[in-house]
This record gives sequence, structure tokens and C-alpha cells, in this order.
Amino acid sequence: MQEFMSYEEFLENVKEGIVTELGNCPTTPLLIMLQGKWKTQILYELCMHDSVRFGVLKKNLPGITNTMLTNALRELEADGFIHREQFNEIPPHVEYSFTQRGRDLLPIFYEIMKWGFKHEND
Amino acid sequence: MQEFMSYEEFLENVKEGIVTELGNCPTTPLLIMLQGKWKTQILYELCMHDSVRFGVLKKNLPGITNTMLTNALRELEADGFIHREQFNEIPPHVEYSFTQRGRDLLPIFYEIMKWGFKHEND
DNA sequence: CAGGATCCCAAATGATACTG
DNA sequence: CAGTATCATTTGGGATCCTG
Repeated sequence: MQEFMSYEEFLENVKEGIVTELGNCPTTPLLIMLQGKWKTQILYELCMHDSVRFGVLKKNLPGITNTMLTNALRELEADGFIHREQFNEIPPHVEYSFTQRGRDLLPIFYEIMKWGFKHEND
Repeated sequence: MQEFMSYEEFLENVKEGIVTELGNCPTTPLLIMLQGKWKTQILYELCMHDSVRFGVLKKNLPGITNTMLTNALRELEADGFIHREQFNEIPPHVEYSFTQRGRDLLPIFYEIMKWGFKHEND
């Protein structure tokens, strides 16, 4: 697998307008997949726990409804970011965790947090 | 100004569940500001040009309407990401460009592109 | 416990025509 | 050229009640 350009190369290419060649906005598909009011918060919660249950997510996301949480989880699963494991015990429960595809989002969240930190007083 | 933790520290903190302490999902405010069907595409276009005109944006974003483009630009301006400069010549035109706040989004876009590159064949 | 099924509403998006 | 104004439509989000 070929290496992706470094950030310095990226900046250089942007400066010269070369990045456009990479395609029609390669950022878009991911950003579309992350749209929806709760998805990024859910992913953030998953950053914090190796594995997390439906009920815990609901408790940690104040205001979310069953419907919204279920929909968001289903879509995140369909997009391959998270993994769902069902335990048919008594009482039954479900555990959600990152796939590798999902875990690879961490650098993005890191940069977003970094931005937030730098501009928190703007 | 205090330095933000390194990515290695970030991963370590995530692993230990410490990142939560930083606040209630510091990623959220930014992600909310970037919501809307066209905003990230517009910002991407701005990455490519130091300054870009309304008409050029409209041409490069196939399918966008005047209304949507105007709304998105107004909101991006209100959130401090872009700068609007009006030239009252004949014919009149308007140039949009990044503020520093907007330019600081570049590392995020870089990581998003990197993710897209890694997972383009998933 | 972890949802599924409905129904409803507000907001986001969009098409079209017009203007400083 | 760079928008406004208006109206129509789609979609996301949510409340409530029900179930394997």
C-alpha cells in the first residue's frame, strides 16, 4: 500500500492547487457518513470505552431517544464503523465497539479536539 | 498558551478513559458548525484557492442553488471561518477567503483525506 | 434490556423568478 | 455578478406506546 503524502506535502499541494486532482472532494463521503445529530457523539463515546452497551450510551447522551440512538447505531454499523455483539443472557444485552475502520477515525477526532482547544476562547 | 497534548498522549488518555474529563465532547461544537450539505465542500474549495468568487464556487459545486450557497456562505462567515470582500467595480464581484480560524481546519481535512485514501477500497 | 412501530412536526433543502 | 424573495418539498428528529 502506497503511503499518503505528509502534511507538509499536503500544504504544498494545496498552495499550488494540486490537491483538487485527487478527486471530487475526497472529504465528502466520510463527512456525509458522519452527519446526523448524534453520530459523532456516539463515536466519541466509543473512543472512551473499548465496548459500550446501549443503555450506557443512552445514559451518556442526555436527550437522545431510543429511536435516534437505534437509527444512528444501525447506520454506523452499516457504514462499517462499529461492531454489534448481542449477548442472549438473562438479562440480555448488546455491546458496541469500534471496527478498525472506526478506530482509524481517531486522528480526525484528535485534530478536531486540537482545533477546539486552540479556538475555545474565540 | 498551553500546548495541546500529542497524539500519543491522546491515545494513552483515550485508553485510560481520561479524555472524557476534557469536557462534554469538545468535538461537537465544531461538527455542528460544519453541518449542512455543502459547507465542507465549500471549505474544501477554499483550501484550493486563496480567494474564490461566488460564481466560481457555484460552478465548482454542481447542483447547488443560489439560496443554498448564499446561506452556507453567510453561516460560515458568521462562524468566523471565512472572510467576505465586496468589490464595487463594473462588473461588481465578491471574493471569499479563509480567516485564520478557517485555515486552522486544514489539519482536520488532511486527516479526513488520509482516512479516505486508506479506506477507498473498503 | 434493547429495541420496533407509528405518527407528527420543524427545519433543512430546493426550484423558480426577479433585482441592486 | 451576486445575490433576494417566495413558495414547495423533502428529510431528520422526536414523542409515545408496544414487544421479543
